Amino acid sequence: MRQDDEGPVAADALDRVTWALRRTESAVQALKEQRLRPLGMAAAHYSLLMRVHADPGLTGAELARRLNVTPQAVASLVARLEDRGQLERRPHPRHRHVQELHLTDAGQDALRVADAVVAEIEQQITDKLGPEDAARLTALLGQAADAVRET
Amino acid sequence: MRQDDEGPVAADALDRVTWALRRTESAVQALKEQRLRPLGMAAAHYSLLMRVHADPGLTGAELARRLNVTPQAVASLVARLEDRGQLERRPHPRHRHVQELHLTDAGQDALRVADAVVAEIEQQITDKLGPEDAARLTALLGQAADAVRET
DNA sequence: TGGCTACTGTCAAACGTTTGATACGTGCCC
DNA sequence: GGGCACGTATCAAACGTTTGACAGTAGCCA
Repeated sequence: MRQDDEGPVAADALDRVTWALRRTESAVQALKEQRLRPLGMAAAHYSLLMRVHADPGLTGAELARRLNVTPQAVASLVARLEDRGQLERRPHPRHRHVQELHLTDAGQDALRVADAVVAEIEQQITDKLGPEDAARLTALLGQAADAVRET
Repeated sequence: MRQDDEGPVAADALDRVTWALRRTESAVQALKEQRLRPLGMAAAHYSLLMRVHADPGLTGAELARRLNVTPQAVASLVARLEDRGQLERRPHPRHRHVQELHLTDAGQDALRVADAVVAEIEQQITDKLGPEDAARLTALLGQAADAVRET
């Protein structure tokens, strides 16, 4: 009988899906940061602006949930983006002290420029994999995310 | 002629591979943190221990490069793990003030317990996708990482 | 041998995020 | 209508990381 039955610290742990996921995401994020920095925009800013662009009128708390960060982190980013004139906080029609988030025209412009950079990275991956494998990768990632959330 | 020719902020930006990658990685990391916390170990600690387990004798700087973090972050984690008696810093045979990193027996045990949790999450994903799709996902992630690094 | 270069490790400070706690406004149920 | 629960927003403090700068050591070449 082997004595590692309880778990030999899996020698193939570095071949796992979760490990590959971590490495790839890390590489993509690093490249994104690197190319976004010259434009004066952090990756977190881009993600937030894109989210607000997709769902205008979001509240800070709701935005925090969708980005998987805390409301305080969102508030910090929003304050900065508002100072730059890229984001706007409007009073909510029903709730008085709730603020709706909307992109300004300047925010739209900044997002368009930043998105070109991200789209280029996306293209880089799509070129390497081909259209069908890229679509398959996206689908598989979606299934993996579902598997994790179904806990 | 449409005026968005320069880029309409891609309405399908949320269907991108990079976006799916971000969401999935975030979900996996969140679950990992959640299940590792009761064991008194952060995800960053697990990653570091697993790396040292795979390549014993690594230096802090080399470890930092492989984990995509700064040497200072590694030094901070190493100090804590050393205090817990899970990690050991031995003098490098050739370079005098260079420290080699090795797991202690206690470190091995802690890693084994933590790895069981991570392996369970891996299994959760593999069960959902099936063996062949899981392998395909890993392969596609590897190709995507290569595409990004080939810049 | 002397000096240059590259790599490693550590210190100090700034930044961003999380954690914890508090106050305000709304909607629901008794 | 009064009271309770939920969601939102904000403040203060602790934590972890990055950025920037510095000292020590080994390898290389003139």
